[in-house]
Amino acid sequence: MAAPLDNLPRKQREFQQREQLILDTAQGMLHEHGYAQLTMERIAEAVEYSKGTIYNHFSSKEDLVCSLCCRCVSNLIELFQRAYEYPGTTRERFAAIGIAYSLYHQLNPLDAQNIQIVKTNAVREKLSEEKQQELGALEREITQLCMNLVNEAIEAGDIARSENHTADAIVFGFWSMLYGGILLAQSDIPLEDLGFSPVIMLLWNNSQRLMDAYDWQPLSKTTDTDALFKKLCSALFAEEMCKLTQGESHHG
Amino acid sequence: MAAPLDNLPRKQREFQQREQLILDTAQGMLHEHGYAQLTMERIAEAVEYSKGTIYNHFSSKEDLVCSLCCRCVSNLIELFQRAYEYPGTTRERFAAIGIAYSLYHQLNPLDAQNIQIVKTNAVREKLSEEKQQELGALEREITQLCMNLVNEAIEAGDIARSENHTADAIVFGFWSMLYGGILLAQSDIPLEDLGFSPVIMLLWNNSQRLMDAYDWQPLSKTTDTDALFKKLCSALFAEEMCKLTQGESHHG
DNA sequence: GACATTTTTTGACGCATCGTCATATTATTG
DNA sequence: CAATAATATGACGATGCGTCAAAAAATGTC
Repeated sequence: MAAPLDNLPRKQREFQQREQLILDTAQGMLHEHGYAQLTMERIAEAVEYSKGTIYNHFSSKEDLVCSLCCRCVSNLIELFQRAYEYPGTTRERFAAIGIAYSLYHQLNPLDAQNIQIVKTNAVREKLSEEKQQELGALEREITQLCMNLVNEAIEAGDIARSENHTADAIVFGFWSMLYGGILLAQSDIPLEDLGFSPVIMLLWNNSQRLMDAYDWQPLSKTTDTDALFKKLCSALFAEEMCKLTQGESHHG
Repeated sequence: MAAPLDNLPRKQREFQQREQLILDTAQGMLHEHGYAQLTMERIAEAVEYSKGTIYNHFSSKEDLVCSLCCRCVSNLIELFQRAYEYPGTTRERFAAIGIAYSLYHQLNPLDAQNIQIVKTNAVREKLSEEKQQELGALEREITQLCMNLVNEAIEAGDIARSENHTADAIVFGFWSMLYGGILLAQSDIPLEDLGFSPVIMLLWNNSQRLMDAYDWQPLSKTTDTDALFKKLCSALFAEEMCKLTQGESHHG
């Protein structure tokens, strides 16, 4: 994703490097102290440039936060791509996308908050046309990736053709379930008060159910879904799973 | 829900009335001009009181917006209650809750944005302990209502008992699907670019599928779900449906 | 190396908004 | 009607965004 910043005039290279420095710093501050504490002044101080220089890179605070959001979506796309390219059935590959999604948010819960902030109208309103385009392009890219896979499945006959089984309806169904699940788990209704099982497995189970409901072959009856989950995780996301279990041991 | 404000000392009655006035005004301004344009100064001006008086009612801007959010959730609870009390099968009643949810958000899309803003950490951080409690209580109330119905269904044997079929997992599944669907439809990934069918029907279909996946009797095979949708709508939400179609004719 | 020109950086400033609090206003009571 | 309590007010301090003229640094020319 990152542009090939070698071979560029030195000036531009420095510019890009500084941009990354600013973003890294801002992300760190955001994660550590929250959105309310994130000010342009403080960022400038932290990177040892002045406020004016920051505004040289980002036309507003919102634009800066949106840039962070773009990086998050890019990371997510990278994971999705990996799932997409898995050599298995369309159902396995789509399931893997679901894992990628859960996993990313489990690993980077603070990024999810970040994304949520940018989705807020109060912030969107203030974005520059450019940043809006940039984010929009990424959102379209990631949606398209899912759509492509579902269309593949329909064309291959893995999903029965039906008027209700359009690719967009199906993607909408899964996406909303995962998205809602993540948000719900994060900050919403206090389900964890009720002794809740790990969100990632809940979402996996519900996804499998929904796939069955769409008659997406091969059905879960004929599959050991627990084994499939483990197989996909270790084949595609070994590194991420590792980080996840490490992270948990810190909390426990 | 609203306290019986007759029979109270005149002073307190006036206080409560003014509080409602402020909230109504703020909601209007929020809907009309967006969150960014909503300032305490402007609210004060609009209600013809001073800023200090507003702060007499709400300890911060965030608290005020959260109060709006509480009213929204209360309204939603009222709709849910209606669905809960419908004299039908547990499945029908739960389906009706789903309709209530979609319908509310379809009718009050701006309320949904409002709720979203309050869910943002940037805002939550600044809420007073009291308001957090107040919102939390409402959220628990509405969750509990759903849980109760699902538990009823499990006890009545409408949902097969299984280790994966705990009430919280089931509520989580539906809630996340609906919640995610609403948010997605609202401001998110540009699915509507792809020629999208009405969200409310998508969610209805997906909910029915998910219920089938949980083996929630009577299954959709044995039911005319389109007819059921219409029946529930006219029995419970005639008034709301009316508003909805009116609203649409304005846009068309 | 000295000077001119372009580019980049800087931080003081203007502006908007939040939330406070001493003062002014209104209501209540003896 | 005066004394006292309750309430409303808006000027004020603080914070943070975004701008821009001036300073500093980099680049180019002789």
